[in-house]
Amino acid sequence: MKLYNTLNRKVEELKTKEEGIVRIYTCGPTVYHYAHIGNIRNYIGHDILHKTLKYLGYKVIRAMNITDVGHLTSDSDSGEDKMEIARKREGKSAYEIADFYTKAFFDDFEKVHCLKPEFVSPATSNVDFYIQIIEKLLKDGYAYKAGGNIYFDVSKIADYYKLTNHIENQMVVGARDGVDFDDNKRNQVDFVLWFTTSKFENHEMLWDSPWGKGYPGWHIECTGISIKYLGEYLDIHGGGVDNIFPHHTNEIAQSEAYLGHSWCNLWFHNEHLIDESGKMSKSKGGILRVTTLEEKGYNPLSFRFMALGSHYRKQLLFTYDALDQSEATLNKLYNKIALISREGNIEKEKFDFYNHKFIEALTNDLNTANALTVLYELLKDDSVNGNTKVELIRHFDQVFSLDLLKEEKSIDSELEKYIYEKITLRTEAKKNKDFALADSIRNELLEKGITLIDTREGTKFEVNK
RNA sequence: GGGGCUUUAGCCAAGUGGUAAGGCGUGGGUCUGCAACACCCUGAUCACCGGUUCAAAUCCGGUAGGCCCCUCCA
Repeated sequence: MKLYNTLNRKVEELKTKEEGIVRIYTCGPTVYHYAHIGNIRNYIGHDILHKTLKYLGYKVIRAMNITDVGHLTSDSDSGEDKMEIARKREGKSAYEIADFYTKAFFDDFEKVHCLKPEFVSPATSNVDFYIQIIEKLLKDGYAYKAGGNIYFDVSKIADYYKLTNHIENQMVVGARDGVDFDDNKRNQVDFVLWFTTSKFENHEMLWDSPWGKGYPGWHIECTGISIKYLGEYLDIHGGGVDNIFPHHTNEIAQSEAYLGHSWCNLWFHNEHLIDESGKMSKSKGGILRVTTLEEKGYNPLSFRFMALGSHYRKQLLFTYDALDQSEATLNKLYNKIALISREGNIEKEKFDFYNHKFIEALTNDLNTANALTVLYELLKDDSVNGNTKVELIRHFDQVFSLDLLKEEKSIDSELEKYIYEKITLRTEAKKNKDFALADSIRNELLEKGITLIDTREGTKFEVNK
């Protein structure tokens, strides 16, 4: 399995700490609002990674956080907390908000057939452990207390910028609006591990700590959850490219300082989905969800298909034109697959040949576009019998997860019998040139969600979603 | 100001030194009671300029455009 590693900017062979087991950490959603389709694209990328590794026979153990503690817009005393903003906006408690959007997230997540990681943990459920980590960092001199907060001292880490190649003295403090100079910091690149006594009125989420009532900084949760569920060594850690700095950079610093050894070998980053105005973002408003697409009449899997047609490390421009095209292509694919006649014994050599090509595409840094091309080649290949094709498609779909064999969804035998009776009646009507009757039968079935397809070998049917 | 990614036909997109996969769409055709489906045919000297090489979309340098990051973000 070859994957691009942000640490050295090369595609390299995946090496796992433990033979046959891959431990993956996925940076999860922030649940102060809905996840947009750009967020979801990122999770589709992780899902393909997860399923490809499983397909190759690895045991995959994956963990993901749910960020239900609001991140501040700034490390200094100004700035607002996202969770608090949502609270005010919606008049609910912070916990209710987190709960609501967590459910909405997984709703969308599952609509595009993403597999839930083995461990999903809300940031707020591990605060004791973060405190434990921070205490050790303080004790070992990696952290300091100032102005009521606990900061991580970046100068203690020799290769702090190894993930980004940033040059410290060329960096701009407050490059972004709402980020201010914080004079509690020894160095402006230091980051907060723990905030004490809320700066905001009625801050709801507070925990006791040795430094007073407060709440964790936003980098510590991933370190804590990862170590808690996946242990001291991580094989792959991933997220969106925007997390490379500062989030992942800070995670490496605090994790390795805490553990006393190197932590994660491979950093996996997904590029953004963009629209005509640039990166999709929650703060811009007008959040486009998978559910929104569904309400507009799209199959959510068309969005997944669109993501698979591109590469996870390439920006993808979202337009409704592109989505329409994806949906049309996917429907064509469904049709072609539905028309495969179930004949012959599985031909092992052919199976292995195509399976090998499929694996070759995916193990080459998850080249899903080429993996799809293998599927097209297979469909066109007349030398492969129907059952072999179907068996291969069933295998491919373990990774694609596009419901490629949706007609195999069991329909009860009574319904099947009924459909065949209707087809026989219609064939008879067509023979007698009673096309009005034939059409009415076709429409009757269509209303029940059954589409008839006339082929040279006779009439077949398909159960619509 | 600094760091990084990116630019292939109308659209999506593969390609990592040997002479441009695949898909969608378009146009034409086969099939068909009709429709849909399916099937066949149909398109680019790879942003631009220069260099290295017998050979470059692929390597090097430069120019231009797009995007991300520099403590909210997938």
